[in-house]
Amino acid sequence: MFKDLDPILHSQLRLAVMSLLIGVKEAEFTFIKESTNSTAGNLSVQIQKLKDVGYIDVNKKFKDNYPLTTCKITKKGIDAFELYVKNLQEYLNVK
Amino acid sequence: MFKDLDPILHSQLRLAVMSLLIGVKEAEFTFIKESTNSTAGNLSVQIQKLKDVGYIDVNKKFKDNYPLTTCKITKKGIDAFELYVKNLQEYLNVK
DNA sequence: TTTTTTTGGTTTATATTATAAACTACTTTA
DNA sequence: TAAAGTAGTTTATAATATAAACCAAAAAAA
Repeated sequence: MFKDLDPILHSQLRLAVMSLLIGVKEAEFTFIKESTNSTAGNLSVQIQKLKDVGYIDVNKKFKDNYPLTTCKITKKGIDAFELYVKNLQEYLNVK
Repeated sequence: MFKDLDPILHSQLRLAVMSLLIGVKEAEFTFIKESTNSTAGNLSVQIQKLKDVGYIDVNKKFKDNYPLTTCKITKKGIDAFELYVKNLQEYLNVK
């Protein structure tokens, strides 16, 4: 009845990051940080985890002398997110 | 933008328990255990937590010589569940 | 009738996860 | 050139989840 929920996605911050990224082509670290109201440390860790499992691609470069980290959701990430949402629905339907 | 998710409800097993209870008048420990595919130990702990915050009422009695634990969602629990679902929607809407 | 198994759980030790604090490295401004 | 700001990462700790071990009583088996 209750399907297992992907533990990588069942985390408030990582889910928010994925939710953001699914709507845009890519997003900068600072933008994600502000949008999700997270600390840089926490976000750094969670972005690393999403990258490790291949749900996002992370690009690091320099812009105007400053480091700039941008994130982009992958096909695998989109699929995982959609499955997570589908499975979660079972838990939410108030009968 | 992203509202905080109630950490008591943002846990797979506790959410499953609440999801079950919201649809019925009350449910027995064993039934919940089987429905959620959880171990007794884990379920015992999570039920205690839901009780501690007042989301469910727990009744312990004896039936046919055996201990029988039944759980029932409270008004507070229903409200919390509904708010959780509402807040979670923001994270799930694929734009 | 005494041992073994089953029922219905709880407690506790450990593994996992989340988070904040401390740190790194470099840039800009005063 | 010292202080403050930007853009992060690393690491130590707190919180959480989970499984394993345990408990008490009843029932079944030997």
